Amino acid sequence: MSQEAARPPRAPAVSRRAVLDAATRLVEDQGVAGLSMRKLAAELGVAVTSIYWHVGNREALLDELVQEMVHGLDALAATGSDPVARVLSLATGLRRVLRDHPHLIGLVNERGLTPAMFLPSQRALAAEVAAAGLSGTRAADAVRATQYHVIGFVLVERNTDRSPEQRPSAEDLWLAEPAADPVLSEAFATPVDADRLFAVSTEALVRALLGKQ
Amino acid sequence: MSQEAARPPRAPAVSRRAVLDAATRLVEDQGVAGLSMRKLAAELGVAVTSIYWHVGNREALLDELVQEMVHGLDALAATGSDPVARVLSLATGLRRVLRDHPHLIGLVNERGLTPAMFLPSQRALAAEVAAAGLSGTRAADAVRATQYHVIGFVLVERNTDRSPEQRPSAEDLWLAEPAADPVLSEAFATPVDADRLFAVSTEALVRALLGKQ
DNA sequence: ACCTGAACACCGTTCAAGT
DNA sequence: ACCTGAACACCGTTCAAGT
Repeated sequence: MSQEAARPPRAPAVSRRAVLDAATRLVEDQGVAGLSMRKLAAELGVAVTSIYWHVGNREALLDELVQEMVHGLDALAATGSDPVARVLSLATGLRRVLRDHPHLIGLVNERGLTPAMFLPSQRALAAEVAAAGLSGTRAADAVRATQYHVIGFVLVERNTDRSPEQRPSAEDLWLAEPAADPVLSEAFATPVDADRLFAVSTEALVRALLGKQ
Repeated sequence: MSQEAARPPRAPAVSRRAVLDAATRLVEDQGVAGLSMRKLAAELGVAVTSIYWHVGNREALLDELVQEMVHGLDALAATGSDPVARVLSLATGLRRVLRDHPHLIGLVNERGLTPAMFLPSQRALAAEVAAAGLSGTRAADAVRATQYHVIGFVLVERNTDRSPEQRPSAEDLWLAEPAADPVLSEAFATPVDADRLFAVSTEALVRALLGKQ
């Protein structure tokens, strides 16, 4: 009663925005497993439970991070004159985007946002495939096959990157027991050049799907 | 002193084998994240610390599990008469093996065992590619491209499977905003038939890599 | 509206002590 | 040789209480 004057609202210790930014930094530095509510609180100089007031819980926080990352992705634009070159430019662009956000693929898939995330590139690919003269199921297959190929390639690549040392490397194994063709053994004893392999395999796939040469 | 007679060794409460078997069951049922040392101990009716005596720690336990799984994989054998068919049979077999052991890919990659795991299929593929007339870098590229394609496809597939619901499905998104070609929109509004997509894309890729038609 | 500490139910791991 | 409980340093989350 009486002197219940409107207290001036004290400046909040943290904001939802600050939590999201700190979380993004943690994920980029230490991966998703490195994001803990307690580390987050310590980083922000606040009690753990404050985080919960702003973002609900860890799962909701990750949901929000993924949404922001997906919306922050640059749109892909095809370049080149013929359909094969244009589809390849989209594939290369998609690979670059995925590689630039290494935590994203896993997070997106766990959250069931894959269709939403890949719809823009799907539309762009669909336009090029249609321009190449395909339609209906044939066109949808070509688009999806290209997407699966690119996304899958990056997943394999990423796993290979993150692997610690590769105890017996493929090189060692081929040198220990060579194939009949020594040239082939030597080729396998050379480490994978991911950029070249991506270019070779994607071009082969896309040409075949579009029925060019 | 004195009566220090050789105590008859009491039957151990658990064995290394029993720990490994229980751990395998836990991983198959609940995934890698579901494998906890305490659950394991509870399941075996023993103190947590006994587990440590037998297998060292969680990481070493997972190492051992992966080794066993990799060695337990069936060897792939090519079937069919022409090179394309034989390579495709290997690709299909590899996909089947990977799908049958859904936890394996991730575990293997984290442990740096990818080369060792995929060497057998790499050798089998190399033999077929050589029979098709390729050699050197060209042959190695064809083999690796096929492996990346298959492994990547399974990773994408697996992620799609594990996803909860896919909030706005690709079907919804295409129906909400159709493409210029209504037949194409309808094709995209149909859920992916993974078996067919794998067959179509892998055949296109392999034919192109082998230079057949 | 926003922050706090206490508490609960989980983790992996180490260690000294038992038999 | 094998098992034990106590202890430590971590988790995510809930809740009642403060201002």
